[in-house]
Amino acid sequence: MKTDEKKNFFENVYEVVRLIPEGRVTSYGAIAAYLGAKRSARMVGWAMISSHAQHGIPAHRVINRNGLLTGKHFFGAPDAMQKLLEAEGIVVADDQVQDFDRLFWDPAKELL
DNA sequence: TGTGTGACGGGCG
DNA sequence: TCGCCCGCCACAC
Repeated sequence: MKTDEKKNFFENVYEVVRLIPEGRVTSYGAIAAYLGAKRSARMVGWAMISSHAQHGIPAHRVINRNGLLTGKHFFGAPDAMQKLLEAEGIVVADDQVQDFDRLFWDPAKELL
């Protein structure tokens, strides 16, 4: 990708998230693992917060490995994230993505 | 400069 | 099977 990928961990996260197909979702750990820092899944979530100000970053497609919309609160509205997902055909119930394993998009495999 | 926290994940009891 | 603890890195106080 970039020659300075190690220097910009967050920017790397943005790039991967940006590549997530519409109607698909992934987990923080999957992105972190793809970046070679599976232990630092938290940092991915942190990058998401920063990406909040960025446009073109479908942060709503990035959720935890439970398939739970843990960061919905950061979208301004409690149902904004869910609405965005439903708009892409993703079924969400009780802040939880249905068929998460089926909609799961692994960058390490799909983006390989 | 040091301590604590955080949109997580995996391991252990 | 459920619950608790540790790790990892960046940022705020």
